[in-house]
Amino acid sequence: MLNMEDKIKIFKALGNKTRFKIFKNIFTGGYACSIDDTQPEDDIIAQATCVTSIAEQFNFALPTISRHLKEMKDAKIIRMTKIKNKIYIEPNIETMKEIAECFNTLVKKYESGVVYQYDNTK
Amino acid sequence: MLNMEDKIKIFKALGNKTRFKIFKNIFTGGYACSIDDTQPEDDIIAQATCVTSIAEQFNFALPTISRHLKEMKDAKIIRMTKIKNKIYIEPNIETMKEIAECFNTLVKKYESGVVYQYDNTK
DNA sequence: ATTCTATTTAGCAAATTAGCTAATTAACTT
DNA sequence: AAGTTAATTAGCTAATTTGCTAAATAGAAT
Repeated sequence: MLNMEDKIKIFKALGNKTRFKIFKNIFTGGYACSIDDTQPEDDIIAQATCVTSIAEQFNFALPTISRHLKEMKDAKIIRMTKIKNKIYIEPNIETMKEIAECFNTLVKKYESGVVYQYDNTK
Repeated sequence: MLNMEDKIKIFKALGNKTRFKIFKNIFTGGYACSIDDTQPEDDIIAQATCVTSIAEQFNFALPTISRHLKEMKDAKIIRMTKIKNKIYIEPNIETMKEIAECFNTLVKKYESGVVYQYDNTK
């Protein structure tokens, strides 16, 4: 369960253009990066990419992207798994589910008419 | 429809403790603030509050809260309506619906198995 | 017309963030 | 064990953010 601090961290992580683009790319899958380049059909992690291949998509130095990824990992919106000497990056779907649930609950509350909204068109 | 810049603005607005708390209070309804104090049953806007009453909940100066609210309004997560000389603040549910939809789509995409997730437990 | 209430704007200081390069660490390959 | 590849850490600067107080504006009430 995400507490307030967790949620703030998530929104902060997504509230920056560079990180949002990284997030978008990781989640919409702009990459293909296998564990074993000689056998790409084996053990491929769709979406999951290494730091370098993500950095290549941006006009920023590698350490800059590395720091952004660390922040996203700390916010639990991505997971980073070291395999051999590469780090594979993938979406953290559990967190996304929780965030989705938060907004759904919020909307549902208003849909159910619990709260009256002011009509500022009149 | 929210474009990328819109979404980043929304997440930035929510990625700060003070603003998140304001948001939380506005959305979960910690206030009751009528247009006409002598007739609270008439024209009451549930949830909607004025800047001062929100500021009272925080240990920050009024202009600080005012600036935070402006940022939240610019991000379209709240609406501010001037009535007489007070400004009433209320959640912007349309935006919340759109954000909820974004996360739902994201989650659905993964639920439907379009993307394989790496099992880092093995 | 003056005063009061509600809010914003301006201008400032401190803290944080986001970028960089250079150096370091970790792990594989030869 | 030396070299190569992948990524992080350290230390720096510039830009942005977040707070403040004082002053200004807008509207209502006296």
